[in-house]
Amino acid sequence: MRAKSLPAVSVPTISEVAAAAGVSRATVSRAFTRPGMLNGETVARVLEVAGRLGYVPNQAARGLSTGRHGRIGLIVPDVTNPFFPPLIRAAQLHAEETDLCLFLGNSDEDAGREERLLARFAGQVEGLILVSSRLPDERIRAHAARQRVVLVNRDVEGLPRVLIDTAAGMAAAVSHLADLGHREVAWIGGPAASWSNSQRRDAVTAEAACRRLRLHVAPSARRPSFESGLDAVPFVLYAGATAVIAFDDVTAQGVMAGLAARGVAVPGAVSVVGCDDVTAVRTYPALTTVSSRGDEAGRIAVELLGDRTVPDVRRLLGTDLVVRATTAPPPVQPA
Amino acid sequence: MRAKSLPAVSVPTISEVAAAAGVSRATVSRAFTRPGMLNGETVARVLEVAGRLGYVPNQAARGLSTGRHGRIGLIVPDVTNPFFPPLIRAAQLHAEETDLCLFLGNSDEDAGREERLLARFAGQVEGLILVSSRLPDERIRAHAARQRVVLVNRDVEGLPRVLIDTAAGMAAAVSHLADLGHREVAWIGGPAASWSNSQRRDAVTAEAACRRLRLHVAPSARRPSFESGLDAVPFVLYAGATAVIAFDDVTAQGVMAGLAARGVAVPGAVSVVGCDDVTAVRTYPALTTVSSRGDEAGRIAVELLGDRTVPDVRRLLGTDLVVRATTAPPPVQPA
DNA sequence: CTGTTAGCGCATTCAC
DNA sequence: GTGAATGCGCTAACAG
Repeated sequence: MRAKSLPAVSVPTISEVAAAAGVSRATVSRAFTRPGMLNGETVARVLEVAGRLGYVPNQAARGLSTGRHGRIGLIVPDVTNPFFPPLIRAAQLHAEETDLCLFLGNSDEDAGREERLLARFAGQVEGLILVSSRLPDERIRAHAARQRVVLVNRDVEGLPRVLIDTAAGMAAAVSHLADLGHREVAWIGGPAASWSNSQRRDAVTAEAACRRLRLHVAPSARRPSFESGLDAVPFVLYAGATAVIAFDDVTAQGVMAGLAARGVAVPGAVSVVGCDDVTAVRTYPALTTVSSRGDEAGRIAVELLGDRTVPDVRRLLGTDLVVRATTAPPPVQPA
Repeated sequence: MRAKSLPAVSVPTISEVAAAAGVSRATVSRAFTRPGMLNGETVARVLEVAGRLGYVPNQAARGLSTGRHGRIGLIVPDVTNPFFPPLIRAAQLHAEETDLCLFLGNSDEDAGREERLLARFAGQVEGLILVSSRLPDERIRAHAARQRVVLVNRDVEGLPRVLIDTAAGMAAAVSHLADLGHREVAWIGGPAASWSNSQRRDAVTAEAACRRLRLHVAPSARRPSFESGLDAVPFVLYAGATAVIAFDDVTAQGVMAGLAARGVAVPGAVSVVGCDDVTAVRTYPALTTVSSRGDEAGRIAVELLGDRTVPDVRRLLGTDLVVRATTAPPPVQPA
């Protein structure tokens, strides 16, 4: 065969450039990879000819020879969940600075699909970033045994991972509500398989107990969404909670909309707290939330992927409570 | 050299599998690419050995030989703009179905950065999808001359492109407002270099003239954002507009927040219309907007990229007005 | 059905 | 400082 099945456009190879420039292929190669090794004039001439011909080194071929091609993969559960885009953006930007190309995978919150993406990327990438993976620990370990894997928001011992520690922020949120005088607080959780969810739930539960608040735990939804927040509103009202803490901002927005639709004032009658600070400034009233630093996590993950010297790091990113306009004292101050 | 600079993990090659299975390398290759060509038992045995060794075909090498590697690139101005994630998600999902791997690029609304991404992807991909490109036509043409390019929301003659025709929806929005009795309408635009923006602006202008509405055009912002909507509110109020049409939903959200902060009721005092329908259902009141079908555009773009037979298609995706709760008659009905 | 041979485009030893 | 030869891992002709 040889012929590209469907040559989009004739792409010159190193040989053609060499011929046109009157040098050997090795010289062309060096002009690109180690110009210092060549006569300045030669380099200039080769580069000129290459530019004129529109020559671009074939990364695949180069990679075959060097063993590195600079491609990495990033898999997220759902690109359309506003938590991920800032992380993706930061990862892509930093990848570019490091001369890396970034494959994006969307698992759609589905473990099977995540496995398939992993399989597709295998042998295509030098490393993989798994964000909020829905896979069981053993599967993650299995994949990590075959290739460099960095985890985000997933705490598997022995693997490099960057964790956004929302526990502190969530605890602060509970504390903030307690200070405001709330005694009845509702918790609207996220996906059960999520590390973030269990971490947040535990923090909220612990702090609530500590501050002697009554915590009403809403039945957990399969995936965090505006709808799951909306659906939880009857539960909140029925429970008589004067404040609700939601798994994330999107869920919190749903709660706010549901409350507004029923004429329940926020924060007059019910206070609302979100998490992630991705959509919070855009709501009205502006949502009190927990900062989340997804962008930082994305950047660090790419960094970690490149640094093979550290096999097992556990980077914890702290978070803070960002008080805005959806939290206030409850309607009737308890004794 | 040969040795991978930093062997993540020893990856077996086709030769090792062949040796272990007691067959030739070609047989191993066939077991993966054209199993029907081989004896069933042989295939089973090879696959078994391969699986045990953890063999994964090296795509780079395969691509070098076949001339196709199945990598495509997708460049967007800003992943964090909620219009793009659904498009990206659909593109990724469809790419996966077609056995393609998708590189993601984020130009950050910057032409220079977009050029750099293009350069990086060159020679790495079989085709490129440029979404809402910020590049001048001639640059796009130049790139299209070197590799297969599909455009989304950019109308360059001679290139395959899929366009979300929001003009119809925007015109319908103006008409809807006119029917409601509005006479003074404000338009808050988006980025000047954007095809979508000029298209929407023209549609709004034309329909406003047709329905004899006074159109107040706000000074255009560099990029569409919550802030640009927020900032436009004084202009809207000063102009005495009873309705505003924003470039997109995010901008509209900013307008709604700015209005709410000033105690101006929506839609009681001022009606608001957005565009894209990406964040609109999540607002309160739910935003009247123009549907946008970004997901469809993403899927079609990947399709078009694969179908090299059609060099110049112009797929127009229609849009509709989605009336929700932010539009109502103006406070005082004009004569 | 399966093994043999050759070459994809490039980076890299060696020689010169 | 530069050219010739070799092999990266794989697939596709061509035999058998």
